[in-house]
Amino acid sequence: MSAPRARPTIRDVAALSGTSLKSVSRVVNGESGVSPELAARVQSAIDQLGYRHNLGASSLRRSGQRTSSIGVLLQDVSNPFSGALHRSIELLARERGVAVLAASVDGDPARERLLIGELAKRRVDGIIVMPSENDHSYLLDERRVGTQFVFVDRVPMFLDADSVVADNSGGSSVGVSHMLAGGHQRIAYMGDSLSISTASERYSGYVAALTAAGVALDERLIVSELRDEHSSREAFLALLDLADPPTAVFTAQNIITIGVLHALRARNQRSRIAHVGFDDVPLGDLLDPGVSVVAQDPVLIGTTAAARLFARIDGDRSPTAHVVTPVRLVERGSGELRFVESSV
Amino acid sequence: MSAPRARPTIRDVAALSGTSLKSVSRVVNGESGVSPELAARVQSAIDQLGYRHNLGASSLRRSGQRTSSIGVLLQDVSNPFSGALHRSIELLARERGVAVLAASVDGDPARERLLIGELAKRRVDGIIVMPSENDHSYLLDERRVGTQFVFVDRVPMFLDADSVVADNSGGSSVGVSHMLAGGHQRIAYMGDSLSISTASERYSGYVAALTAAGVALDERLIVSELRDEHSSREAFLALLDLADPPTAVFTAQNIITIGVLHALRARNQRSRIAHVGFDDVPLGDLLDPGVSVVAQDPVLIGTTAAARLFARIDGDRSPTAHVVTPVRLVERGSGELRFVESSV
DNA sequence: CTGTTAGCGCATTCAA
DNA sequence: TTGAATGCGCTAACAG
Repeated sequence: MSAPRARPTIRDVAALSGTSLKSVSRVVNGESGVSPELAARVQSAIDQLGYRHNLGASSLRRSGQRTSSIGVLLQDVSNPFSGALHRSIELLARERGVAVLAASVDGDPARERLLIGELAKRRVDGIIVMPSENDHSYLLDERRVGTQFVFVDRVPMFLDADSVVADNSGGSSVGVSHMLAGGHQRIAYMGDSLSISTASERYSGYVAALTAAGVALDERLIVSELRDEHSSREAFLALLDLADPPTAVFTAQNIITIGVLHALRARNQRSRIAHVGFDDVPLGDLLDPGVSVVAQDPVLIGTTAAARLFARIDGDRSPTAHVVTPVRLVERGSGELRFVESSV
Repeated sequence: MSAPRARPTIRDVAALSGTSLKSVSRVVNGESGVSPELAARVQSAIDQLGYRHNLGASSLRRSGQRTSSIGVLLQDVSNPFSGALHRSIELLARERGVAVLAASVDGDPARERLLIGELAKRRVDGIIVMPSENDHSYLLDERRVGTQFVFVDRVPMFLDADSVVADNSGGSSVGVSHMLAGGHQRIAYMGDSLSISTASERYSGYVAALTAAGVALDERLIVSELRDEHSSREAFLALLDLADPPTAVFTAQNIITIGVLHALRARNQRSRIAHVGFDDVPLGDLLDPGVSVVAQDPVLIGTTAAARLFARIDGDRSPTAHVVTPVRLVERGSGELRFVESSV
């Protein structure tokens, strides 16, 4: 195995093609004002040497110092929702030749700050963040210095920045109302920490639907602070053991939905207890009954956020926009199970 | 909204703390040989100015020119297998303060080359690639110049480089033998293009199992070149319409597995036709019957590949290693359906 | 249309 | 322990 040779530089290309640095630079950057013959000579030297434009050096010198890279901070790159979001952001980035630095925050505010720091050290042009932190004023310095931010899934706190979030309260309300219309009164709520804006909005949609229907809240049927599949499964098993268990359940997030599905299945109650989840679950249509959900549109969210970010990077200084994307109720069976006396 | 001020540089920090560039550089890089007092003064200036070390400029000047970033080329960042792989690579990268540039190749060889180019322009230290191209000799130039490569899921072609792939042929053989043991003889094979090394290995595992059991191949039950969920669904529906349809099916990849699940469900044959898939599917345990699979371990694959890559980046020049990771048969019901005369 | 000079932000080399 | 000069690979601003 041969020792790594030095990478050819723009100098080497200039020497081989018998011209100056600047002309090579012009060719590499596709600038006008180079004769076709020279351009061809330069190009052939580039091919011959296997020269690759060094974007790091380029952006260092270039005024404005764009790096043609952005950061994307997700909850977890392996979560389906995060993955779909990532994918749609990548699509727009690709069109612009922008690279995407992706990382998982895992619900940890300290990680979020640390990762923002890593991205700042790499001088990304902008960051799309699905936040965990509840105070984003720490981003003020980065913003002042020209880094653009767009928030997805959750709105920023103590920072005036663009955001793209689904219609959480409206969607939850629709999902819960759907089960109320099926005759259910005892509808459980299973969600994550209410300190997360998204979660609290979903909870308020639940409350609004019950209130509108004149159904009193039962604290025993409301569980929040769920963090994973396991805790959600255990918590719902406990609800099933109540003297007067719920006849329906609304799960406020996909991981929680999966936990509850396992609990229902373990107790063989999937076709007895109505269930609507917020956020789609993979293969939800193949289960029996199918899993009814209030589906977000991660592709729309990602596309909108990316478009917003690139507009900002391009100099758009219009007022902060908070986009709310629509959700839709997907009826697959579990949410359409009607209340029957015997199930009490 | 104030105009973006210039980012503070190491100069500004030096000026504010009343010292030289070099001392600030030492503090920023955690080098020894700075008096505690000076270090403290520098640190306070850094905090006050909101200074961020510029890794781009740093790696330009530094000998060796590491950028502390790697590229990861996946089939599709929103695919669960790719996501899990990405996640485990990120974990090791994080420990080293290395950023991950992720992108989707979508099975397109031209895209693969293009993305490799984008990564090269950004001078990543190494690249983990789940390839689509069938000829990797085009990477020779990049390698000669110091960029390290590790292949995952599929082995490199015409390039001597490390790889980490699952036991494709062995795993398929186990999955198919499992159904043979259940009395099945007419076992269909549904897979993607045989030009993909992974796919052809899985196919040969299928052939080996049938051969070992003395069962003749039936060309009509073998479908390859499947590219997505829809084509796989349609193709299997066609098999079900044969005069003598299969009594069992082996699906060689997760997307194909999902397509076949839809076909089986549409014909209400899920509890009649035995089914084993290669690669796990989300919620496979919640279906009825559960989906039996030969599961890969994406976390092990990702971790192994990342460890290998970082070792190479750190200078390991030991011979090329081709790691084969074990798979395991997960029995959930569909693969355990036995052959019964009446189903013919 | 082409080339020269200067310097982006930083780390290296060497001197104090 | 500290600091001054030099240049990484490239592009802006200017000349020719």
